[in-house]
Amino acid sequence: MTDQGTRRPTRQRAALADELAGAAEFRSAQDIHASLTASGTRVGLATVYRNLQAMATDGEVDVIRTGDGESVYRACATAQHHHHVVCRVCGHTVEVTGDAVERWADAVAAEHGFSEVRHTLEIDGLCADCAAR
Amino acid sequence: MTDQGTRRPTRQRAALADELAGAAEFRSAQDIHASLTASGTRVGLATVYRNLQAMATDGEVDVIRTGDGESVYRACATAQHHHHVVCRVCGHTVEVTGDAVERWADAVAAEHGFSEVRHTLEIDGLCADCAAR
DNA sequence: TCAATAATGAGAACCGTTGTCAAACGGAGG
DNA sequence: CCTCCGTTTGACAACGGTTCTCATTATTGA
Repeated sequence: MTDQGTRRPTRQRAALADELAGAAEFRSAQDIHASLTASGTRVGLATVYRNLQAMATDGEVDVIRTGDGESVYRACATAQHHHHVVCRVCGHTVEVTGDAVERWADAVAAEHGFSEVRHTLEIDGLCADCAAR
Repeated sequence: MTDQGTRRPTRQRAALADELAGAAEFRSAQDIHASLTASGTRVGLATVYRNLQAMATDGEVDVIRTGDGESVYRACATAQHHHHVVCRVCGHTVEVTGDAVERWADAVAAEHGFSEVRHTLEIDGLCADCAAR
């Protein structure tokens, strides 16, 4: 399993984990900090950023960059490698896996002499609800 | 073909196009501005940003976001939809197309009720030269 | 309980990018 | 060729998300 290193449990980290557990969409650090503060939990913005990063490198949360360069976080359901389909309107997200794609990426890269290949793939569209207006 | 709208040809825009035509890797606006300045071409940074954006929306250049949220630009060889395999060390880039992936993305999204699907896919690794140190 | 050390918080600093607005420029008409 | 008008430019301020600083607070092992 993912190694948390020597991280100490703190009130702030717990609140952050709770907040993430309750949301199904990707949210920005600022957004999370705001709702934490709104719900009466005193936490510093820097702390939110720090913990979010730590959780991300430990694989506890997924991070993706929005079009305008903002990082958004989400507690992922599975620890295994997967991708996301995000609704452009409401943010509703579903996780998908596709071995075929992973293999294709590796193959096409290898074909051009590349090794140690990684990739990022994000899919977005209109979810059924939002498409129905 | 791509519509350039009512854009006027200017010395700055031409220099920018030249600079891009000469580079095979993705470069940041600041980087491009620096080398333009270094080579004696007086151009404002804001102008570089503005033109880069305009060229991007006109499909004249490709833009991707680096891991640290910086936008990097590159004159693309083909106007058609494609993806990139970028070397993490030297930035060497090759363009690849893969109908299978496009179809997979659309299919998996549709499967979950999504419509008007779009996607972003970037692949990175070590090119042959850099792998050989 | 105590000392050692990691985590926190408030605010400053950073840095890429965008906005502002007066001056310079390009082009169509005269 | 000259003028007028809308476009583009450039210097610099402003922005916004993220990171850094460092003194203070909390946690842990002894």
